[in-house]
Amino acid sequence: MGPIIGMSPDKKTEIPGMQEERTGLRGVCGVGTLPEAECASSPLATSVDRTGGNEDEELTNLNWLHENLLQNFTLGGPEAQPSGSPLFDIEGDYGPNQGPSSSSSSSSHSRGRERDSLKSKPPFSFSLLIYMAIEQSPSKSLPVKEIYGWILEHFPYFSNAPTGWKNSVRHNLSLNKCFRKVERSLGKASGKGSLWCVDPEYRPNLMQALKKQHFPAAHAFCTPPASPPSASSPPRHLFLQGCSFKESDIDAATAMMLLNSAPGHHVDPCNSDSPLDLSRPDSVLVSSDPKQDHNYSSVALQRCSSRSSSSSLSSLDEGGCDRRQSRRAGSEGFHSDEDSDLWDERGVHQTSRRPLTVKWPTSKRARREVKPELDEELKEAAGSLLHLAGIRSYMEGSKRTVKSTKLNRK
DNA sequence: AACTTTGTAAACAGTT
DNA sequence: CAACTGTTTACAAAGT
Repeated sequence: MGPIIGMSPDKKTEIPGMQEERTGLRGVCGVGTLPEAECASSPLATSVDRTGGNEDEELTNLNWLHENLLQNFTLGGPEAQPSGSPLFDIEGDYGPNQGPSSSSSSSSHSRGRERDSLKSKPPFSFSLLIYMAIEQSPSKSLPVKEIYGWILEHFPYFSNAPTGWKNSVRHNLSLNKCFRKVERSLGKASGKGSLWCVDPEYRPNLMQALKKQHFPAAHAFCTPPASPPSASSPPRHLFLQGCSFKESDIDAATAMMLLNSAPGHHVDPCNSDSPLDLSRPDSVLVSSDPKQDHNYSSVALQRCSSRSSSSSLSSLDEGGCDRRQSRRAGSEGFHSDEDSDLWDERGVHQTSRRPLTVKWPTSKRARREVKPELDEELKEAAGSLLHLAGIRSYMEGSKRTVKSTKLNRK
């Protein structure tokens, strides 16, 4: 995220009453008949204390991850356990009533940092914020207003920011090919605007972007889980490269975010009939080509994105979205070398209102070369989440691999 | 240095 | 009519 200039607290903060029940694993992604988005955000107990503190010094600090996003994830959900579940079991950091790092540092200092972090700008691009918001919604689709709400709820920084960020959100939604507009269901009294969802084809890339934007900061002090989850003692919290997830909060989106982060694994939450199809190791892989660090897209952007010709069409534009043609190619569109492959392998354009079902690119070649350590960590984390989601079979092999890897490390 | 990505601002049209 | 939504253009900053 670039610098935010002129972000003086001023305007109203329109936080709509958007409380939502996190409804677990299934997302409804029927295109064109999307239900009214149940709500973007969970009633998180994000206590916002916006007094004092440095603004941006911890943008990439782990504190931010802990105290803003991750804690929100952890605390989120109506079934969030009030006690007895330390936030960072694995790391042994702190419990919910103790405040961060009570064991190692003074609580006042931690509180101060928390205040700071709450005021800090999230180290996520708007694309990722939107992505997270949408992914955390039960229906995997949200109207912009609820995207606002989710962001506000999880990133209190924006509650004091002028409304320009909303413009940025809309701008991103509109221009970013990762996001697709779907009509609200006709029968329902519709509010303004449409629902927005994540294009499944771009999800892996978004997840990688999230991972890359999210984990590096956490990587400094994170460690892989001490041991793979077992049926006898499943971890109540997962610590994935600095991320703590409470068991009760893990939903399909989260699991799939992580699962998809694992190389070779892609699960599309929108395929509600088979939300976790783990039998497709040949699914979308995300390139780790350094050149693609900022390129989220996976499909058909390459061909359309000559920056000079801002009106060139992407396949999405042509087939899937009611996007206007003249996107600013190269800016919000995300590019990938895989695009042409996927396109060629499919050989067809997605027709209008491409259903949000799994489309398994029949990739023949490995699209990703991953550092073995990261690979194993991701697999392990994904396995943990899936284990908690009641899905275990697939990751057994991964767990074995992890075990052997750890033994080797020792 | 050129290019890309991202954020921001603004204008505008359409919708509610 | 105001507010909201969605699109587009333009520009700047930072990163690659």
